[in-house]
Order: sequence, then structure tokens, then C-alpha cells
Amino acid sequence: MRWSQYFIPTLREDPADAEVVSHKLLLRAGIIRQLSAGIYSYLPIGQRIALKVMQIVREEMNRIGGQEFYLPALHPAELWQESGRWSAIGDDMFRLKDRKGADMCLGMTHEEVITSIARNEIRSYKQLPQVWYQIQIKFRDEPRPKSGLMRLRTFIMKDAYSFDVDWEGLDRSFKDQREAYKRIFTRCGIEFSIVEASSGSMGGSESNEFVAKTDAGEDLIASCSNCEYAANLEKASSRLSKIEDDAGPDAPEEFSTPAVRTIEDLARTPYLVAANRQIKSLVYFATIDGEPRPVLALLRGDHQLHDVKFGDALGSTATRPAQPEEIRELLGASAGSLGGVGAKATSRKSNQQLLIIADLGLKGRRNMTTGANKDDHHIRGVDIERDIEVDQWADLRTVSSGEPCPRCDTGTLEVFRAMEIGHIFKLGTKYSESMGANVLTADGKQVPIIMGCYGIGVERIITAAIEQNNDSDGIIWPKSITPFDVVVTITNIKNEELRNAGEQLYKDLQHAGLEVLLDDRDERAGVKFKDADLVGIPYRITIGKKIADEMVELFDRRAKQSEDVKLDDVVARVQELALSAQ
RNA sequence: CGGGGCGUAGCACAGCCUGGUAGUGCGCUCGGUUUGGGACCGAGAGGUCGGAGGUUCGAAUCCUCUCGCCCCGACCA
Repeated sequence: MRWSQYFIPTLREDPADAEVVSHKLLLRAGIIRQLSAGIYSYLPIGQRIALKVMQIVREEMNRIGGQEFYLPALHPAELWQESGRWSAIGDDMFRLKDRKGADMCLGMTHEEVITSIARNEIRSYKQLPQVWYQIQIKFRDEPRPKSGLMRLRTFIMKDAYSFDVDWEGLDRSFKDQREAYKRIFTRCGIEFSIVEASSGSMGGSESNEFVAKTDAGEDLIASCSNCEYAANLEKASSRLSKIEDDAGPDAPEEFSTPAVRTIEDLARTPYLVAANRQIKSLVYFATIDGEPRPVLALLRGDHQLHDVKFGDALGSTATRPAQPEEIRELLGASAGSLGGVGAKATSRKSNQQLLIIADLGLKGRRNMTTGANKDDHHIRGVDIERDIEVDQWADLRTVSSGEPCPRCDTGTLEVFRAMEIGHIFKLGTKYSESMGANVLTADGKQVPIIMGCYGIGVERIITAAIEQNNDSDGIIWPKSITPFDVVVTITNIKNEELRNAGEQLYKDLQHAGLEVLLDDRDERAGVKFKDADLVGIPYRITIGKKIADEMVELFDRRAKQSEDVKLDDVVARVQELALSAQ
């Protein structure tokens, strides 16, 4: 392509609406333009990038036997009513009526559609397994679209579905997808982790989330430096070093602690109670079975409560910290002087049923110090299992960077921000059962097909690639998904010698099978360099004064280094570089 | 949905508090000089100030409503 004719509207300044790096660069490099919140147009180089990503996905899907479909984006409500999701999904689904008044929706995913094909056409176990996929637009009316292409209302997704006659088959299909995903993200130049995830409202037994490390991400992930362990902070755990407690007194002792309100206060002189020898006591109200109940959560003094783990452990739909008045009514003291000893008895005075849940990190601890449920007083010598009526033990604490891996002996955990780029689920029979997709087994029994579903967000790959590959000058595309392999920059288009050399090189590079952008614009060299850096094309060949000696300059965008190369050698050199690994 | 911010030229912004009929930089057009890291000089084009209603002799500016966008939170197949 000739830059002079090609539509790449670069922006010199950061657009006001963009916050995260990838969003700014996507706009500045002329890749996308916004149409509405969470809705973007792909401009020509954006389309080239998206096609490259989709092609990699397609190749890897085909490699594991996937068959490409193209399914409708517009669905009749009946399908979704069959699976039960018409009512289970709320405002996230775009709904509309056709001219006859029939309910329709825009597909946010395609389990229903694919299952309806399977149930109509697949009769026998002999037709299985099948792996079907498509690369298609999805619609989700996100409550909060954000960060450019990160959280969209319309986006491109590769969604694959596997159909097996038994669970062993599903295991194989799942593993195939897992391996394909690793290859896809690796080929796209993305640093990723695989985390255990909950399958959420998708249903099913097992799921893996693929995440890309980026500060713009919405998830917090704990990942082991040594082994493969990685988990969302909502589920992550770590190994605690054992603490040997001295045997304490036979019964807890109350002591006076005027003005002590925090763990830190008690850790200082004159008390000197180390934070890991204190019990942190937090009062919450948790909605359990539709009823709000007061809950006392106990953790080691230096640990932080993770409210998702807390809610999960209680089976609660909503939790909130108690108000100061509520705490006083319940336990007769203010936050800062609370504790589990005798808390149940105290709470009964206010006619409330207090639930005590303790973090596993406190199990077996003795001779601890905690609040006395009396302002300005604490209790020491607390043996948790002896002195506190714990209703439930659970993993409640937030894992921090540097803690030992729960799975291997030598690794430590690193906690970082990440964004979801893919998710694979073992669905099981959720859709095949509700929608009646059955097959006959070898021994003549009718069984529901065992399904899996596997998604990849194309825009998420693009976003992650930019987030992980940029510098102050712009994007640095991984070679596999760059819009062009190389840009030929003619420093002065009015100079005939330079122009001719550039035109010839442009042709030669194309003949060598490279995707070439020829910067033949009548602009100053500096402008062209800035634009080339911004757009992020991996290699730039600069045609300048050195052409008198049959030399050109080859600039490596990532290394930010250039070498002088003979004009005759530069095609082979670029070919070699562009086709090498990232 | 709760909290916050912002809508003025293609882009980034000033003007609003204290009403008097719109400005700066970049970009764009034309002419000239320049030509290896976002040039310079000169001359231009370009805006119903998001929309509606109101107050006023007069509204970008004050009031009411409304639409849109961004950020934080809730939510997130």
C-alpha cells in the first residue's frame, strides 16, 4: 500500500476520552474510531490487524479438527427460552421485536444456536466427536463499557463448541482446546497465564481462564514463579509458614488498652503484640437465604479479608460492613475493641444471631490477643478453638505478592493485574439436556451430548498485544499480527533518485512475499518517522542520502536500532527478520 | 443503578464565576522558504457553543429538563 493513498488518520495528541495506553494508541495510530460507548469502527489498518488475529485463531482451530461455521447474530426468543436463559439473563442482552411483534435478541453467545443444529442433525455416537467454531460478532449490553476495546458492547469472538458422547471425550476436547489456546496466544506474542476459574452462570464443571498481564486489566491474579499455579485472587490461596505459639494461660485474661483502636496500635509499645499474634475481628451483614445476618469474620491481624471469598464461604448474595451503631448494638463496643470471645453471648442480648466465621490461617492458634468487646480493653491468652465459638472455618484472606505457592515447594506468588483474553468451559449437559440434544450410544441408549464451549475475544488479543508491546513512541506490533511487515520511508519524495529507489524496493519486497507500506507522502522525514513509530510497524527501511552509496537504513522498531544495509541485500535481510520469531 | 467529571472548529483546549453575539494551538487550503525525528513566514476556510425550554433588551455564559461521553463503584456469558 501507498501511505499517500491509504487511510491512516494518526493523531498527534492523546484523545481526551482515552485513559489506558492501548485505547490511546488505538485511536492515535488510526486503528479504530468510536461510534458510541463500547462500539468502535475498525479503520483499514485495524481491519488488517483483526484479520491477522482471526487467521491465527482459525489455523489453530482447524489444526485440532475444528470446523468453521457462521451462525446468525439475530436469534428468536424461543431458543433462549428453551435453555432458560431468556429469563436468566438480565439487561446484558439486547432484545428487540420483529415487525410481527415476536421477541428476538442479538446473540451474546451461541450455545443455543449451535445446540439446536446439533440436536437436529446428530443422532448417533458415530457422528461424534465434533468440534464446531465460528468467528463472529457478539452483542452484550455491558453495564459499563470501558477502556477502548477492552470492554465492548459489540465485539468479535471466536466461539467453539465440542460435542462428545462421554466425559472422557469431553476431557480430550477440552485439552485440545487448551493446547490450541496456548499456541494462539503464544503466536500472537502475548504473555499469558492460565487460571482456574469458576464457571459462573455458564454452568458446567471445570473452566480455565486465559489472562494477559496488564495494568489495565480488571482481574487480580496470583501466579507462581516456579510452577503452573495461577488463580484469580478471588480463589487464590498460599502456604503459610507455621507459627509455633507458646502455651498460654488456662483462660484468657482481659487487660486495659486505652486509646488502642488498630492492629498497629497494639503492635507498638507498650503492648508489643505482633500483628500475626492478634485476631482481627470484622463485623459484616451478609444476606443468606434472603435474610440479612450479622457475621463476625476473624482473621490473623496481618491478613486482609477478601470479600468475594467471604461471600462465597457464606453462600451469601450480598455482604456489607456493619455500621458503627450496629456494631455497638451487637457487641457493646466500637470497632477496634471487638473480639470473638463471648461474642455470641453478647450478641444474643440484642436478639441477634451472630455467625462467627474464621479464616483457616487461625486454625490451631493459641495465646492470641484480640478485642474484649469492651472499649479500651483487649484479651490475651486466647486459644481460638477453646475460647471462641467458631461456626465455620474458611479461606477468607487475600493472598499477597511474595507468599509461598500453595502447590509447589519453592515458588513464591506474584500478584498482578490481568485481563481475560479467553475462557474454556466444560459445559456438560446443561444445554443438551434443556434443549434435547441426544444421541444413541453403542449399546442403544439415548444420552444427552456432552458439550464444551471455548471463547476468545479478538479485541482482547489486540488490546493485550498493545498493552504488552508499546513504548513512549507508540505501538510495537508482534510480527505475527502487525498490519504491515515493513514500511519503506522515502525521506524526500521530491528527490527523484530516492523516489525511484523506494518504488523499486517496494516492488521487490512485495515480490518477496512481504506486506509492505510505502511512505510516499510529501511530508518531512520527521513526520514519517513519528508516524511509523506510532503505528508500530516492526521494520522500517529508510531511503535517504546514503542511496548514493547504494545503502539504506534498516530500523528495528522494538530494538530502536538501525543498521546500514546494502540496497541489494535489504530484501533478504528483512525477509529473514520478519519471518523469524517475535 | 450509585458517585464524580466533561460536552465550544477535524483534534486538544480557553472563554462561563462577574450575560453584550466566540478565541488559542495543532490539523486543513493557497503562496513562498525549507527538507533525517511531528519546520517557518504570509494569506485563508471552518463553529446552530450537545439538544429543548425558560429568565433577560440581549445567553456559550444564569435557571429547568433532556441526550451523549469518560472515570470510580456495583455488575460482568
